[in-house]
Amino acid sequence: MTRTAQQAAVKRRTASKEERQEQLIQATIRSVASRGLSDTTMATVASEAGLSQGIINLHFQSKERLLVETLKYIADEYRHTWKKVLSGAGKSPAERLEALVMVDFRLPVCERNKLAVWFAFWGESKSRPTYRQICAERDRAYRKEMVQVCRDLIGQGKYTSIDAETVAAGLSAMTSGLWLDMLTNPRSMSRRDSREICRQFLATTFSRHFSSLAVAMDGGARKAS
Amino acid sequence: MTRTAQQAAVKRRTASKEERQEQLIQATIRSVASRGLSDTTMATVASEAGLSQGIINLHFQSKERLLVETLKYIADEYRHTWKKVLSGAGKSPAERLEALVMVDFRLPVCERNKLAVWFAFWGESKSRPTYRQICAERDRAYRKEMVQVCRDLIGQGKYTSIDAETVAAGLSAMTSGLWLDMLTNPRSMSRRDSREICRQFLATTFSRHFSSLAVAMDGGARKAS
DNA sequence: ACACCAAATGAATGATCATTCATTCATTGC
DNA sequence: GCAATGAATGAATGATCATTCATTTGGTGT
Repeated sequence: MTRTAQQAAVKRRTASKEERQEQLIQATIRSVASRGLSDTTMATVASEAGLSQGIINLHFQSKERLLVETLKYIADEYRHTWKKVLSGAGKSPAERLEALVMVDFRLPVCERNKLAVWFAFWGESKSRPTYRQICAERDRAYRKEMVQVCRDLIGQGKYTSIDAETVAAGLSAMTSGLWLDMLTNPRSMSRRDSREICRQFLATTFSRHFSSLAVAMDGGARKAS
Repeated sequence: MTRTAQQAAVKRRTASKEERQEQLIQATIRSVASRGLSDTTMATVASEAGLSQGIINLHFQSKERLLVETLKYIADEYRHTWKKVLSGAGKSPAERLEALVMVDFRLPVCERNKLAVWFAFWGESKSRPTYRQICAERDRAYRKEMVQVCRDLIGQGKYTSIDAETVAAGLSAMTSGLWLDMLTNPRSMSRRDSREICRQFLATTFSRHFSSLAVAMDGGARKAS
């Protein structure tokens, strides 16, 4: 529940404004994940946070602002995670590309609750320019980095008949799609499976940089754990 | 709007029960696409259909049933489309695989309104077993077919170090991810682009069956049309 | 023409929800 | 200790919404 860790500091009025806002955002993530966006109310969020009815309007003025801040929160978390991972990765394009892709399957980025929140907002994004913009911004930055790394790798490995834009688009589409599988069918798609599927893509596309000897998946239908 | 086509037959009380139900489902798709699931009300759907308030309860008993029937409707459309395409496709595994993949980027399956509806339901699926089950069923059948076709192709082409389950999982994840791009950023991802990205995947994975000479994408940033 | 009936209507109802705000409460500076 | 401050509460309010049902409407069979 993650709550115990905060509980002490958060107890009553000792929490700073920012701590309280983060507490409410975490409660929103839990509520959206467990009830869906359309059954998430001010009451469910407040109760999830262990606070009172009026608290959200006090800190966020409106429900809509709370939701937008929640989306920004997970978008920022995503951005910070891949930037940090990338800065800690090696110098070779291959290492950097693999690190960048694997970010999508690490905690806390791909906790199932977070996936549920992403999809909840994507599901409303066609009719909500604000949501769409935040999502688009996240993608733009990530994609730009990935295209650059792919370009380096293609140059280094002299891969012909491969275009960096196309590979990056395909790869990042694949990771989003694997998120969907993990969300809707967690029994048949794990983070480990997802990583393996992406590695296979890398091995096939950049055969001189990635070995396909990686731990083979256990083939047939996986049993429910 | 699609409405003009039906308008004549649908005018007042001449429509059969099934026609009226389909009319309401179409109205639901439009409402969910243009307002999102959380702003779709009985009133918006009825008004979109040009009918009165009470009409939905008359035909579907409840809002929840209307939504479930709407999801089943697009899931059925999807299933029927790929089955029909597959039955019209050639006999070679390569032809069949390409046909199967390209289904995802054909109308009416990938109209933007339909994509919005899929994502709206996926967004709620973690908290709604009914939705999740309908979606899982759709995937299961499609994936099973794709795995079989991949298996045939791998056998025929003697591709080593490729596993049918892995390729199928990656490929179908990629198509879902491209749907997301088309939904959230239609300016930078078209159906044509998507097809090209998938063909590139096929060409790289099954190099002895798919040529990568296909129309190259025009590289850099595409302008908004 | 007439009567009958199912389809459709839309006003009424009650439930749910976001938001407000007067009050309570804990902390901080003196 | 004692205000003063502002964070937090929760009951009250008004708006929105799904659902109901008495009434109307139009098509069908006679």
